[in-house]
Amino acid sequence: MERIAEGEYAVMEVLWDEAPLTAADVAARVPENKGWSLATVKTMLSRLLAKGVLSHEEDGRRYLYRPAIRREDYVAEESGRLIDRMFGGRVPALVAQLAARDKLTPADIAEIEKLLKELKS
Amino acid sequence: MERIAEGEYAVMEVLWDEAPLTAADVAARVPENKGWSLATVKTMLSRLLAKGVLSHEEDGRRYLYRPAIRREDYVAEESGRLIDRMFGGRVPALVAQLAARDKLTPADIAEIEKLLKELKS
DNA sequence: ACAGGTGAATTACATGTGTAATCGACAGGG
DNA sequence: CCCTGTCGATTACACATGTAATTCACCTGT
Repeated sequence: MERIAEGEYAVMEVLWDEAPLTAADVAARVPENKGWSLATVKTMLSRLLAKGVLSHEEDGRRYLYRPAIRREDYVAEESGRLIDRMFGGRVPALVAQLAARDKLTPADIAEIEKLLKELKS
Repeated sequence: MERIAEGEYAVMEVLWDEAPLTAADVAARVPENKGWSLATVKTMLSRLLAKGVLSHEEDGRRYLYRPAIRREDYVAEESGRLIDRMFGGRVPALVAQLAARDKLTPADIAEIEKLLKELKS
């Protein structure tokens, strides 16, 4: 699966949330804090098409875009990549990291424990 | 803190593991599967210096390079960034992801549970 | 004293990315 | 039927990155 750049990822998020959409619709839904023009969004859509992570169907003179890969798959790949690079592939090392940095609230801890307990059953 | 590119990160890893080192030493320690020439490694060292994540001291005609940022800090920042982007900042969502993908061995689960239990005390 | 090796600095060049502007086709309103 | 707005496609351009080669200075052995 092709890598998706950070900016492009924001476009994918829009389409994972709702699809199919026209280029204009995507632009309207991209977080405003990006400050992208419609032209910029169109460039990203083209590049994502070229990467094969989007598909489009014609709708008259326009295209309707939709994701060609599943969000979970992409997210799994990216997080796996990070865990491999930074934690030698060891998930517990990541969790230890987060713990050491106080990134885990008591609620997080409870939730994770619940998840793990269910996993074992 | 400046972003570090993936290739550059491999150089940082070498220096986090052992420092200070000369450029030649770094090149010798970079994983061979990268297939980098000495020149390439020197380019990376310069860029990392420019980014302020390395420092160097003169040793006669050569430089000795050493990290100027701590590995934990960088790793924390990068993993935080990924968790924010892909999981809305929710660590349990990440763990759920890993679980759904069978990325957690029973040993991992046990280890994480132990970590969490200690956290609560 | 000079040649060759070695160091950093400078330059190179293709590709990816962020961020558009412009172009040419076409459709719909007057 | 023509103007104007809207589409996607093409082009633009600067900066980052991967991957070096080249240059210039200096040290060391003959």
